[in-house]
Amino acid sequence: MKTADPELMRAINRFHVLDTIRRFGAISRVEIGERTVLSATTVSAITASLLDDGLISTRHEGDLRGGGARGRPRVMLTLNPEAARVVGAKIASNRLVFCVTNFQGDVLASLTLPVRVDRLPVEVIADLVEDGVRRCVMDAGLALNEIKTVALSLPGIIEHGTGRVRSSAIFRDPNVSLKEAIVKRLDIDTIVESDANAITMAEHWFGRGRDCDDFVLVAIEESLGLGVLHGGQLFRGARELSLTLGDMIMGSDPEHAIKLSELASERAILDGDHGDSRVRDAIRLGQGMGRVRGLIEEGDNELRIAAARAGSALGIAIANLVALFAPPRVILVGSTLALGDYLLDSLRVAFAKAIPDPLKNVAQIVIDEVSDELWARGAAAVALGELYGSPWGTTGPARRSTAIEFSEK
Amino acid sequence: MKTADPELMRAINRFHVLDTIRRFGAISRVEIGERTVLSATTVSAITASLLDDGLISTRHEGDLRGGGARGRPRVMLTLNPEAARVVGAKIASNRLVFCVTNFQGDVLASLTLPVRVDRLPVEVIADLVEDGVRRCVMDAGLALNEIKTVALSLPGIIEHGTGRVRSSAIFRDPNVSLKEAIVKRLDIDTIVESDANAITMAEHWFGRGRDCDDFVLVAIEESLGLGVLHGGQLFRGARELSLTLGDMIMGSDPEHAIKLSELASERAILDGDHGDSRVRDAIRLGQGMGRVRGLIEEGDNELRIAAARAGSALGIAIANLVALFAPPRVILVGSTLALGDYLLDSLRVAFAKAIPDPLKNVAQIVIDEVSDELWARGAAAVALGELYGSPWGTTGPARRSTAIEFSEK
DNA sequence: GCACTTAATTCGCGTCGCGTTGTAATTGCG
DNA sequence: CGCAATTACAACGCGACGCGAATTAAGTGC
Repeated sequence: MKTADPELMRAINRFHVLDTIRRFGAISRVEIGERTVLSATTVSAITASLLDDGLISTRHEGDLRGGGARGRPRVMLTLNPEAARVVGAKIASNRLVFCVTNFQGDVLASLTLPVRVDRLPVEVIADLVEDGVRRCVMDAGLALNEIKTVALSLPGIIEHGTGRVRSSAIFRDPNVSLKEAIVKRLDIDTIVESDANAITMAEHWFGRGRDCDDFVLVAIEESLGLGVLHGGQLFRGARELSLTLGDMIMGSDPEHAIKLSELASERAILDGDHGDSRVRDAIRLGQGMGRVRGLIEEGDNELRIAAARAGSALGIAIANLVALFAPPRVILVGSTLALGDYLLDSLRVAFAKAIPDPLKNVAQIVIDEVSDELWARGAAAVALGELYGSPWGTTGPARRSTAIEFSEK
Repeated sequence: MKTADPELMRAINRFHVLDTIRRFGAISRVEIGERTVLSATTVSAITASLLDDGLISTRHEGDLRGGGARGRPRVMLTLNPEAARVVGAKIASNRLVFCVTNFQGDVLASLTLPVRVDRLPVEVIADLVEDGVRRCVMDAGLALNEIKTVALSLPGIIEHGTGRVRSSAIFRDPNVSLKEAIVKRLDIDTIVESDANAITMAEHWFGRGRDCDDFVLVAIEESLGLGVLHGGQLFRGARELSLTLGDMIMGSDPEHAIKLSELASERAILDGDHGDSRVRDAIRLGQGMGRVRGLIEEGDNELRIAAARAGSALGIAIANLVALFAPPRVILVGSTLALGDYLLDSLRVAFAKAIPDPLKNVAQIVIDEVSDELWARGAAAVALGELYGSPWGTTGPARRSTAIEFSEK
């Protein structure tokens, strides 16, 4: 455990203040004090230091206290957008999405490269990422050395600390250090994160999880991702591993075990319909599910059934998550949601049927259709979160290793 | 978030020191300093305060530095066993287990009441618990007013803060406040906790999780319990709800959905063999699984298959937990383990088959056959942990409520 | 008996958060 | 226009904390 000293105390409160300014935008010192339950004195001291460091700036307008604004007007504080810039990226099998954001997470430039990186060698992917980053940074009118951090997100199992990709649908080889490959090319601090964790941060900072420090997020795309926010922090497993949902086995019999990803991933839904070249092309373009929806509406019964089956499996999986994590909220995101009610109807039914009675009112299910850019922005948020100096140190080297063994008493 | 002030800082370090003394027994101030990474000064100050409060005591022996012990001898510090006493209890369907422990968790007296409380009204159960507590306290040579806290553990979904039992195989009625019922009778601080959380704490304090601040525990008894330790703290869900494993749905099709508890609970294994009165009696006595093992060895093929099926389902469920939580360790406990390899063989096979390759070496699986008393002791440990003044406040009122709803963008 | 070694305490310093006091910047009203 | 009222913020002093250095305590070895 981290030992508590005055330095940590200050780090915590400083982060708390900075985070409050981020969340509530232009905000006065008094209000920060109210929200953080810190004294005006302390807030003044911390904000002075933040101003000194150039992380925030003052604005002498926007004081919107109701009615007669008597007394000395409040000085509003905002993040200094120019305090830092980061690049966030989403690496998916058929596209790369980049965005450059400023210190408060505003997108300065974004770029989508519709390239199929699926199963390419790591070095090639890294080259593509390098190009994308360079170009997106240029689009934002910046130079590479003005970028503090690059955060990459991709599906799979990622070791956050080391930036190692344990496995990913995108990479042929397991256990590649994407972080190293990028640092070698760009010489910028690089974070590698699971895409589910990235979109989890995005929902927490910009989306449907803004008001909530504890929720579970299910990302339904080509892969099925899981992000867990606990106490405002991403939940990480051993060695800071990211979590996965697609590997959840649906079935009790090992002989007939079937993974959720084989039921509810986009490929699973499309299986059997590969022949249709319109769908194939649409998938290449990342529009697969919208296209599938169209086909269902035109009467493709096979796809309709596949979508419903995926929804059922997801509904059950989500009920399982509620039983296992008891989260106050579950947020659903991902391109597969484009199927709309063809997916969601059966999802709702299956969830309602699967959720045990006493857990019925525990979790609020929220469905959020988000843009690709938000995923990249989420990766940027991960990077910014660390720049803000989160005092709990989510970063760091992997911890002691453990080997599997069946040891008995 | 909790705001950081000097008081919190001191609370954290004080807890850290106290916890170190608990974990390592007789320990000198120097060593505490090394382990906590606190300065000798700070350790001295904190230990002085702990001595002053009577929580620890000194011992001028046991300095076992290797070889020539030169210099001023170390004064060893230990918990003061008499600083507090608590009662821990395990409430199971066919027995009540109580233990009185001192401040360091040593069992002063224990008591097993082989009564079937299954489906009895709450008030009756509370009466039985009252009797058990009173008698066990008397057995320990203590008076009731010397007991600081009573901690009850039982299977089901428990709201830790309020002491409300949302649902339990034991209670007929849902949503009963067991805490209130007990406080009314004993007028002692009462904690109600899921039995899985209790045994999780027991493993962390006394068992196979001593060296580990992060692990997942699966309790396989009549009910299937789940405990998650994260950063040395019990993971709690919304409203401080306990987690459940038995409600995990094994299957992708809502029509054929089957809960893990219907495959791997003791009742599920015994199903179809109810006719055998020897088994029925054995179950009454809480020896069900040992008896079942005997029957299997005598050639009961039906039971052998049921056990294997349960093992398979559990192996899959555990693989799912590893994917979802990525814990460095999974500890298996519970009376069903008495089936031995009739359960574990298929469990191992199913786990190995279900666990995705990249997660193979993440979690160490540990099987621990524990006594009933340890469960009760775990409940006591939950109580003691709060007495130690864990600064993160696991106790407290339930937080804001949330209703289920499907809201979309 | 004296040097040596190590443990534990004491002392002084710097930092933190907080309450109080003082100052700055505005409105309201005569 | 001027002055009181009001409100935001900064400055000062207090007490608590943790830490490093110096000091005291309590042994061993010769």
